[in-house]
Amino acid sequence: MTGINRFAEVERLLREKGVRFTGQRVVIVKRAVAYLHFTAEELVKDVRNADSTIARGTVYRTLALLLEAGVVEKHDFRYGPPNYEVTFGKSHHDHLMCIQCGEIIEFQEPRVEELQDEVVKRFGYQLLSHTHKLYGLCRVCQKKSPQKMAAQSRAKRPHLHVEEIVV
Amino acid sequence: MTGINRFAEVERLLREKGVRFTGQRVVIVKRAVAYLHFTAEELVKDVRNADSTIARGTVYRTLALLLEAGVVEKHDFRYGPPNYEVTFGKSHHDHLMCIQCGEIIEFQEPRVEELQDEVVKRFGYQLLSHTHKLYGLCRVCQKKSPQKMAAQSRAKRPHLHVEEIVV
DNA sequence: TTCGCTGCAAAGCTTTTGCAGTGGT
DNA sequence: ACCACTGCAAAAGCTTTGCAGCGAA
Repeated sequence: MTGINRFAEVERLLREKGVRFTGQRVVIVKRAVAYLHFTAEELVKDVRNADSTIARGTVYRTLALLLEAGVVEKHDFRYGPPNYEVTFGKSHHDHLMCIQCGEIIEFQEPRVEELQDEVVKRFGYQLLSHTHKLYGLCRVCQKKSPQKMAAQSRAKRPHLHVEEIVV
Repeated sequence: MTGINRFAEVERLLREKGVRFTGQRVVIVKRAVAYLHFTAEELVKDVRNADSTIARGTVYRTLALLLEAGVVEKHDFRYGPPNYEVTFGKSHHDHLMCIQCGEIIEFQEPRVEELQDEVVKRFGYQLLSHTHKLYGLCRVCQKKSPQKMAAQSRAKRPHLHVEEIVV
C-alpha cells in the first residue's frame, strides 16, 4: 500500500468515527503514514518542519487518537524511546531488529502463533495480544569489527525507515 | 533459589568484578533479590523505607550496575513503566501477563526458540536475544464483568510479585 | 453556532548527572 | 590514602494537561 492510499483510507476511517479532520491532522497523518517506524519526537520534528505552527501537544494527541483508532501500534524496542508503526491495512507480523544499525524486519511465523495458543491454554489464560521481538546482527553488521561496533553503539539512535514522504 | 542464597551469590559475583560493596548496595541488592518483578520506583520506595538516607540516584545507579553485570533484566511490558527482574541463576523464560490484575507468569517453550532460529536464518541475521510477551486475561479476570473491568483498568498499576523480603 | 480541537506553556513523571564530600578496600 | 561511590539537587527527556481562543462541520 502506498503512502497516498494509506492516507486516504486512514482519513476515511477517522471520519467514520466522527473525528474532525483538521488541517493539523492532515499534516500529521500524512507524515505518519509515510514512515514504516518512527518515534513520537521524530514525528514532532518532521511535522513541525512541514508546519512550524503545529504544537508538540497536538502531535502527541493525534498519535493517541491514531493509537485508539487502531491505525498505529506502539512498540517498545529495547533500545531508545517507544516506536510507532502504522499497522492499519497491514497483516499481523512480529519484528526482528539489528541492534547495530537499527534495521527493522517484519516477519510472520504462524507456527509460533499456534504455540502461543498452546501456552496460554496451559495457564488458563485468554490471549488478547502479544509481542515477539528478535534482536541480533544483520548480515552487514556481523562483518564489522568489534571496535567499529563499539564505536557505533556509542553513537545515537538508528536511522529511520522511510517509505516515502507525501505532503 | 531463596532470596538469601541469591543475595550471597550476587554479592560474590559483584565482588569478583571488583565492585565495592557499600552499605547502600547491600540494602538495595537485598531488597531487589526479594522481588520477582519490580519497577525502579518501587525499588526506590522500598529501599528508602528500609533506609531513608539512601538517595534515589544511588538506587538507579545500582540498578544500572546490576543490569550491566547481568544480574537483572529490564522488561518493557506494555502497561506501565519498565519492569526489572532478577534473572541471575534462573533459566531462560518468557512472560505471560494479565492486563487486568498484572499477574506475570513465566513460561518456557523450546519449540518457539527453535522457530526463532529458523526465522533469523531466513534473513541472514545472527540472533543475540529476544523477548516474547503474551498479554491476556487470567482465569479470575475472565470472569469479571466488563463494567468491573473498566473500573479496574482505570485504577493504578498491578500489584507486585514478592517472593520474600530479607533484610 | 457548536463544541471538538489547537497553541501555549506549565507541570508531571521517570531517569540521569555534576559536584563536593564520604567511605570501602 | 586512594578513588569509587554517595547524597543532593538540578536538569534532562519524554509526555500530558489546563485553559482560553479558534475553526470544522
